[in-house]
Amino acid sequence: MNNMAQAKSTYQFEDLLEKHQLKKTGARLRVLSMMYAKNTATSQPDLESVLNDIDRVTLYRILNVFEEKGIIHKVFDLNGTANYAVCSSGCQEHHHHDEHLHFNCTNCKGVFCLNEIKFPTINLPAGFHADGFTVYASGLCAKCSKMQ
Amino acid sequence: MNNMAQAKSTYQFEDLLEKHQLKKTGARLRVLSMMYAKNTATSQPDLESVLNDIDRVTLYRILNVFEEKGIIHKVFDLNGTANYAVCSSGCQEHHHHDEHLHFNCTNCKGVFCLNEIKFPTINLPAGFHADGFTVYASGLCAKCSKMQ
DNA sequence: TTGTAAATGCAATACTGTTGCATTTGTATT
DNA sequence: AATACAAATGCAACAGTATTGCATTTACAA
Repeated sequence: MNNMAQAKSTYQFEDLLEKHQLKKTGARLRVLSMMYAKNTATSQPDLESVLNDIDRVTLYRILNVFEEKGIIHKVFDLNGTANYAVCSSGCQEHHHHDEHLHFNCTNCKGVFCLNEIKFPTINLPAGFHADGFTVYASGLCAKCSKMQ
Repeated sequence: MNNMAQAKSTYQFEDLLEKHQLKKTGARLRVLSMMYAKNTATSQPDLESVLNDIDRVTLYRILNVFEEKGIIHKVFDLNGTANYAVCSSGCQEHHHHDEHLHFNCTNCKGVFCLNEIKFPTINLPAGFHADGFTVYASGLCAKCSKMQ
């Protein structure tokens, strides 16, 4: 959950791209370093404003290919805005293990991926077959709770 | 969960609007009858294509006011598309009890609100305070499971 | 160093959602 | 039933989000 646990050097980002047969371009390295530096998911608007010299279309394509490769996952917040977060090590190509809890802070709008939370299996009505669960919680994050 | 349980006549829709101090207009009655006729949430594009003679802006405003009044609730599917569903009787104005399970069928794209599913309380990390939970499951619905 | 496929940037387009304003409509009141 | 007024609708315009095609540039393997 903390930044240090995910901190990576440029070399490690390059390795990551190589591992997924992706060319090491400046734009991709910057997207990776921005997302790894945070412990929350990054919204599409945030990505765009910080990486504003990267073409918007390029950004979409980078995010899409990262998602396909299982490097990041997309999560919609409670307003339907796309947010992107680095996948935990359990994620694999085309099959994300994003069955963790997504916490939406109603104050700072942060989206936290709480990987450590395990939630129990949920029984579905007859006939329904689930291949994945995602739990969204909304409320105040640790930081915003203190300030209230 | 079945249609009959929610089936209503035009008179009942009129009562519903009156109860919430909303004028009984043709557009509103048609939106209500469309949503009550289904056992899945209705996507924004579906609403628009079926009710194509109602202005798009009017539709947004109707959906917004219905949501504010607690008549319907909005749920984003796993693609970030807005879907609308009739609230269960537990919903109240400005305070939805939409803590039920939303099931996304990956085949028919249907969004099912499984009100009868109760999921256990989930413990959050220290400092986080949740005021609401939503659980999304994706997979095959009962109908699509049979066809595979 | 060079050739080539991949990646990027740009233009154009479609979809989603919002705001302001003029017109129409529902309904409470006389 | 007629009227008066607020609410609801339709239209135009606009902003944000996402996709596609194509020309150019870049990464990297030979």
